[in-house]
Amino acid sequence: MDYNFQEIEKKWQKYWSDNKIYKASNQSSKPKFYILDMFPYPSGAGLHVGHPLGYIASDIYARYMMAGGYNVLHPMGFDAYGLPAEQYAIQTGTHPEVTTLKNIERYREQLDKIGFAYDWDREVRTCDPKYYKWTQWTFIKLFHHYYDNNAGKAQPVTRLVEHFQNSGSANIDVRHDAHEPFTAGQWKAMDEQQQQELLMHYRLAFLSDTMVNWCPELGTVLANDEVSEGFSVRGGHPVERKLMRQWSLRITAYADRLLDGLEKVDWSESVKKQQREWIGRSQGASVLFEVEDHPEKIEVFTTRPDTLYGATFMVLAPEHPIVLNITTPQCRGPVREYIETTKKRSERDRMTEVKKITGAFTGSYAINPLNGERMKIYVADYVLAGYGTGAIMAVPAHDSRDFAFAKHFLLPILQVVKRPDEILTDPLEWDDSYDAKEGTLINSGVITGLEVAEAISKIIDYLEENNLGTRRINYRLRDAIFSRQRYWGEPFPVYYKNGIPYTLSEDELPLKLPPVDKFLPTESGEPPLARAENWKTAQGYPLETNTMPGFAGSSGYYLRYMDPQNDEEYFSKDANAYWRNVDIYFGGDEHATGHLIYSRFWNKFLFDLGMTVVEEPFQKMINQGKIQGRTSFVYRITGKNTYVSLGLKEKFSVTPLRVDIGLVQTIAPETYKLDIAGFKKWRSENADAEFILEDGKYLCGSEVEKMSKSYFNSQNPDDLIEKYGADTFRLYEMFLGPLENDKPWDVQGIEGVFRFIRKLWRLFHDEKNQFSVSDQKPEAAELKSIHTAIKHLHDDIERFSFNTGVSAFMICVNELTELKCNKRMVLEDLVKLIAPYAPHIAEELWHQLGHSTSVVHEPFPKFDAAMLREDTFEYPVSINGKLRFKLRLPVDMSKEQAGEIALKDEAAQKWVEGNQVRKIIVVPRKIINIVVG
RNA sequence: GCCCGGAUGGUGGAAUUGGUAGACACGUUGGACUUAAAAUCCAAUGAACAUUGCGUUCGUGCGGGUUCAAUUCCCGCUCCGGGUACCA
Repeated sequence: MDYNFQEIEKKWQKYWSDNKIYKASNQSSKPKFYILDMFPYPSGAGLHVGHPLGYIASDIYARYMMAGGYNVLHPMGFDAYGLPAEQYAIQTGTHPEVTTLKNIERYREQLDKIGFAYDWDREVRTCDPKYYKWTQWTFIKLFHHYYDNNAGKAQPVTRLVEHFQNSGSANIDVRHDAHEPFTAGQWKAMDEQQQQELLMHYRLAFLSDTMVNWCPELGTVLANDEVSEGFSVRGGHPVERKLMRQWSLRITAYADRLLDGLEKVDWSESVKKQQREWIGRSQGASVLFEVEDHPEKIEVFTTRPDTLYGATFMVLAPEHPIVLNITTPQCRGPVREYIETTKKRSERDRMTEVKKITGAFTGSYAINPLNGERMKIYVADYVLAGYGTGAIMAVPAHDSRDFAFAKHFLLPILQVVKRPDEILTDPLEWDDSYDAKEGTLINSGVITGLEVAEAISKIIDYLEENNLGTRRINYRLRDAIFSRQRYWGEPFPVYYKNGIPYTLSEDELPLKLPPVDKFLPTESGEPPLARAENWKTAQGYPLETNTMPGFAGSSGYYLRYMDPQNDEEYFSKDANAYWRNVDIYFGGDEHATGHLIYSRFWNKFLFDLGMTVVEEPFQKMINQGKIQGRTSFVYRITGKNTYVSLGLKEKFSVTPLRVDIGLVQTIAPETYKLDIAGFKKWRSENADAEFILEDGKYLCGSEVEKMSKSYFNSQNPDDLIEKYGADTFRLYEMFLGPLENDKPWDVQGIEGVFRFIRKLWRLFHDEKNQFSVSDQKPEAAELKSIHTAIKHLHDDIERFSFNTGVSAFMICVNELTELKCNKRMVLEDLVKLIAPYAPHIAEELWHQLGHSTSVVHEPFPKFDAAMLREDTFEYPVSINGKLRFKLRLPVDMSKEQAGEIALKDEAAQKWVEGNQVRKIIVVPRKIINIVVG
C-alpha cells in the first residue's frame, strides 16, 4: 500500500502524546483562546458517528488557532453521572462506577483514534471526588447566600441575619418565598428551628415542599427540562405531579440577569429565543379582588390590567389553597368532584384534552375593584397553579381561552377595547375574542378613550394609588429542583440536626459516595443512600440521602479545566484571570433550556462571589446539527415467522421491525437489501424464518430517526477509521454538509474523500512511492492554485464552513496534480493548510519534507493577493439577462470600451440584429449585459 | 395554535455583497490498463427538444412583484423539519 495510514496515524498519535504537543500552559505571552466541546456522557454503546462531528469541527478550529499564534485551551472530559449506568447497576448489581470507568476508557480510546488535539492532562470527570468536591463546595456557598435585589447580586446569609436582628423582615428588597412579616424583636424571640425555617425562604439552595415531576419508573424527581410532554426525556417513562420536600436552586432570582446576559453573547438567535421563552418574563400588574362574604382576598396576575373593566368572572386553579374555603355548601359536591377528576387526569391527558372546556362554579363572587360588579368565581384547570398566582381575572372579550369558557358556561362578555374602525357589535355574537394589544378603551371608567399602552400604565398607577394592586413582573421560569432519589450522583454536603439541614464544613469535603448493598430505594421508600452503613457525620447526625441531578456536575466543568489539579480551590484566581471564559463553545442546541441555563446561572453566582471575572461563561456558540441514523425495517406477517419484502408488504398484514443496519446493504439510492443469512444468525428466533422475496431479493424499508443503539441504526467510527483512517474520517464528517444542519448518516461518499487523500499523498511521492519534491521555483499557475486555496480555507474556517473547506482542498490538489506540481514551496504551504483537517498525514508529510518539529506550531500560510491577479477576465456576456457567450477582455479596459467590443462581437450581433440596443451594463470582473428590444 | 429553520440534479451539497445556477464529491454510463479483479486514469452526466452540426427552450417548492440582471430582495401561498404549548 502506498499510503499506509494505519502506521502513520499510530506513529504521530504517539508522538503528540509523548511530546505533549497539545499542552496548554496557564502562563504564556501569547493571547489566550479557550475552545470547548460539550463533554459526553460515556454510554455503553460507545461513541457513534454523531459525537465526533462537533469535536472534529472544534478540533480544526483549535488547530487553526494554534497555528494563528494563540495559546489554545482545548480540553475534554466526561459527564460521568447519569441514569443509564445506574439502571444497569439495578439490573445486574454492577457498581455504576465500574460501568462508567469502563465506558470512559472506551470513549477515550475512540477519541484518541480520531487524533484530537486535546490537552488530556486537564481531563475532568464529574464522578471523581477531586472534581465533585467543588460541586459540593458550590452547593454550600449557594446555601449560605441569598439574592439582594438592590445590590443585584448574591450576598452572604450572615448579612441577612444581621438585618433581621436590626429591622426584622422590613426595609429589605431580597428574593424570597412568601412568609409572614416579622419584627426584629420577633426574630430574636424565635428559636433556632424557627429562624432556620425562615432563612430557608431566602437561601439560594433551599429545601421546600414543592410540586415536583415524579417519575415512578425511575424512582426519582426530574427537573422541568428533563420532562417532555409528560414523559421523562431519558427513558420515556410517564411523569406525574407530586408534592415533595426537595432541594431547589433559586435560579429565578437570576431571571433578569439571565435575560440581559443574552444580549452580550454571540449565540444563535434560536437558542437565545428558546432561553428567553423558557424564562418567560412578562410585565403586568397584580390585582387584589375582594370575595363577597369572605375575609379572603384573591390576588391575580395580569398582563392586561387595561381590560380590568371587562373582567366578568374569575377562575382559580384547582390546587389554589382558597378554593374550598370560598366554595358554598351547595357547590361543594361538584367542586370537590371536579378537583378530584383533575387530580386523576395525568399530565398527558391534560395536554391532549386542551380544547375540552371543563370547570365548576364555587358559588362565591369576587368584586371587581374598579366597578364593584359581582364576578362568579370558577375552578378550572386551564388555570395553572404553578404560574402567576394560580388565579386569573377572566376577560372573555379579549382572551380566547376566557372567551371559550364564557361561551361554554354562558357567562357575560363585555367589550372594553375597540379596534380603530370597528363598528360595535354584541360580543355574544362574536366567533372569537379580540386579543390584540391595539385599540382604544371603551366602557372603562377612568381609562376610557385611551390607547391600550397608555391605559395599561395609567391603570397601574391608579391601582397603586388606591392600594388595589401593584406593578409586577412575572416569570415562567421555575426554581430548579436539585434533589434526585438516586444513587449515582453527588451526595449533598448536608446533615440534619433535629430535622434542620446544616452544611458540612469545607474541610470535610469531598463527602464521598458511600457503598450500598443495592442500588434501589429502601423498603420504606427512602433513596438508595439510606442503605449506606454509617451514613452520618462524626457527631452522629444523619446525612442527606438525596443526590444531586445530572446538571450539577456539568454546570461548572468549564471552569475546572482552567485549573484541574488544584486541591486548594475550585480554580485559582490567576487561572481564571488568564482564561477568563470560553471563547467558543461547540455543542448541540438541545441543551438550550437545560445545561446552558444552569451553567450561566452557576457562573453568575460565582461571579457574584468574585471568583470568575466574566459574567457570561460562553461568549460564542456554534451548534452542530444532529447526525441522524437511517433505520432499516423488515416486515413480519402478523402471527407468522415469515418476512415479506418491502414492495409486497401491502398484500399482507405485517408488523414492521427494526433490523440492524449492519445486515443491510445499499444496492442503489434508497434501495436496501437484507443479508438473509446474517439476519437468520442475528437472533435465534430468526433461524427458521421464511422470506417472500421480490426479484430474488429481500428489500428493506427505511426511515430517518435519531441514532440510537436500540434502533439498531448507530454507526460507530471505529470500523470506518480501520478501513480508511482517521484523516479520511475527519474530512468526510466535515464534507457531509454544513455543520449546523441535521443530516442522516450515509457512508456513500467516503470513498471520494479517501481518493482525495491518496491523491494528496501522490503529490509528494513518485510511482515507486518514493518521496520526491523539487526545490524549483513554482510557476504562476501553481502559486495561483495554492493561494486560492489559502484564501478559501482561511475564509471558510473563519465562518465555520468546513464542508466548503474540504472541497477547496480537493480543487487545489486536483489542480496541482494536473500541473504535476511537486515544488516544495507550494507543497509546504499545502501541508500547513491541511494540518488542522488531516493532522496525521500532514505531520508525516511535514517530517518527510525534512522538518523535525511538529507542524502543529507552524503558522498558517499567508495569503498573497498578488498571486491571484489576472490581466484578463473572461466576461460572461448576456443579452437581456440571458448568458449567450463569453469574451476574454483585459481587466483594466474601460467600461465603455468593453461594452463596445462585446456589442461588436459576432455572437452578439446575432441577437442584436433588427433590435435597438437600449443599454449596455458592464460590471468589471463580473458581467456584461446588453439590453435590446 | 404560535415561534424558528428549511425546500437547488438520481444523491450529499456549492454559489460569501443581487452579476456565468449546479463548484466539490457520490452514484450511473461508456472507455483505457489488466488473464481477471481491485486500484488507477479518461470521457459523459439538470430536463426537454433538436440531433448533421451550430443549437433552442425550460429550470433553484408554488404564484406574483421589484430590477438591465433574482437561488439571493419584497408580497402571498404549499410542503417538510424543529421548538413550544391553556404562561393570564
